[in-house]
Amino acid sequence: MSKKYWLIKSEPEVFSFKDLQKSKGQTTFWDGVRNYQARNFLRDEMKKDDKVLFYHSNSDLLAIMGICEVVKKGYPDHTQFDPDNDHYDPKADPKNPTWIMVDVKFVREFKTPVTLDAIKLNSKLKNMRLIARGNRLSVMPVTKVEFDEIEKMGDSI
DNA sequence: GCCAACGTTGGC
DNA sequence: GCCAACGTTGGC
Repeated sequence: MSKKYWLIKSEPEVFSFKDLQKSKGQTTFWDGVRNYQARNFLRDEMKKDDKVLFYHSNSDLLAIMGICEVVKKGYPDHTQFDPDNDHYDPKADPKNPTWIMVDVKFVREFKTPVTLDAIKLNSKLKNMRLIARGNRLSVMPVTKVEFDEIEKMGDSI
């Protein structure tokens, strides 16, 4: 099974890349995904050791901040069953959970965040789903070529 | 199964 | 705060 590459979005006001770095074991469970397409990626395709780009959305700095990795593959997102949680889903069935999460671990922060503008300007990245029209997926696949290019951009000063 | 209404995402 | 894009819901 070959390794896959991903991009996940987070609003830094809610959970930033720094928050991940400061988390216990630099690891967190990626809860709250409530979109079926994204859920399918989490459930069916994300595997341990897959590499993940961490993108800040809805913020002053729209950029990929660094890299993390999957340390636990998809398992039920417990927040779907918690009425006090913002992501509570009254229709979710504990015997057949609708929503899935993975655990991700901080790997490293880029020297230079790779901004949305820089991505749009790089012709090698023109097919990224991140910049596709109307894209709203919070979890999306990235090709190895795109991942390597982003990494190169992030490591340049 | 269609589609209008509504809610959410996320860049600007 | 605005609004375009898109997903979901629910009446029919």
